[in-house]
Amino acid sequence: MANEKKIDCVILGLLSHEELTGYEIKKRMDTSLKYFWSASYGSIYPALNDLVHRGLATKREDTNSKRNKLIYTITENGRDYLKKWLSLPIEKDELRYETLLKLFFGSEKGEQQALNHIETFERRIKEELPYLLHAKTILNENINEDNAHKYYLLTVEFGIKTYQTYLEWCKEARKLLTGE
Amino acid sequence: MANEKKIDCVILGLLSHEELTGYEIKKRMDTSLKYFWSASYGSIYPALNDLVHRGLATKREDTNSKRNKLIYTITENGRDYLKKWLSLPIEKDELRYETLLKLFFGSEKGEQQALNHIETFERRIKEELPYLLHAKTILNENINEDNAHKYYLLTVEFGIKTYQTYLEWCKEARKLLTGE
DNA sequence: CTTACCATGTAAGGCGTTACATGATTCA
DNA sequence: TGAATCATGTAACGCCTTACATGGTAAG
Repeated sequence: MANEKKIDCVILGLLSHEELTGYEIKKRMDTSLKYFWSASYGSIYPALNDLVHRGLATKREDTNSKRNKLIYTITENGRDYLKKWLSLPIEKDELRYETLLKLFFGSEKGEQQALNHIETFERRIKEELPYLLHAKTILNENINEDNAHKYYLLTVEFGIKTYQTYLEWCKEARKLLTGE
Repeated sequence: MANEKKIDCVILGLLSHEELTGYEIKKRMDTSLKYFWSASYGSIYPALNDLVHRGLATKREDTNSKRNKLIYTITENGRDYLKKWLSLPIEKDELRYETLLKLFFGSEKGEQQALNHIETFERRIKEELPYLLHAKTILNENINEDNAHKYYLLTVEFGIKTYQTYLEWCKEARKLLTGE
């Protein structure tokens, strides 16, 4: 019963709120979750079929839509499975910061190269931050409408705080490199 | 020439400062690099042999030691390869925060579960932070001895700042959950 | 003398991405 | 009518971890 695959848990987590198609699941990943998790179609669609085979979700065709939509619904077993996973202690948080890796070895190529990488990093963070701030506003406006909003806000707040810290670090890093 | 494997680049990066054995490389990963990168023996040893076959490193036995050490040295080609990789734009920084994933879906199990996960997260960060602070002290003391220290400091500073922010977030998160 | 650590490696398997393949629908 | 987006999936392949396998040395 152990060894829960993360992709299964993410999908069940999303399905625990609402019925979704594979395509919609991917969209949720690319917007709400992308700050701390990601997945591709190549892992989502096979996982969905697998969940159905294991009785953790059901699949049905959407008869209302003109499109060939396949709508997935979580089952009671699926909900139990999700809850069990949520109760297990967190194993590990994994980071793979290519930016920090290149900076760590930065002395080999020198200051200008490092400054370039910091700038790229800064630009990307500055591009993303507004979306997080917007999400915070929206969630605060509807915080009492849905109990889940409180939990979403937790992760958004995490993103905002860390992103702001990243931006501060960028300034300091530049100082340190150019000789404060 | 493209598609540089990260494991090769990390190893070459470490070898660019000093000759190392596979075992020592693993140790560097588990101390200096573990805050933003990781690798296992199962990827390190095969990668080392591969680097030798490609002429990016050389291997020799350590005759001074009583142990069966195999010492790896970066070649000029290896150094060029590393420099080239360092010059390429950063593709992506990847995070997989199991903690945030479980919090995002936290409403399914409720407040107490979420608080537990936050506490575990906080404890781990508090355990790690002293090592980063210590590293900063050491690096600042010897900042002029080695040009590379400045670059190491950059990444240590990143770690310290983000870890401190994580701890602040933990407080806020608790408030938000227990109803500030 | 035994525990902890040094030291190197392989094999199996898991997990995931990328690229491909296909086609419908909506909107300008 | 053409581009963008909706929508589902597979196949090949890459990369990595886990677990296994083996043995030497240092220190108490």
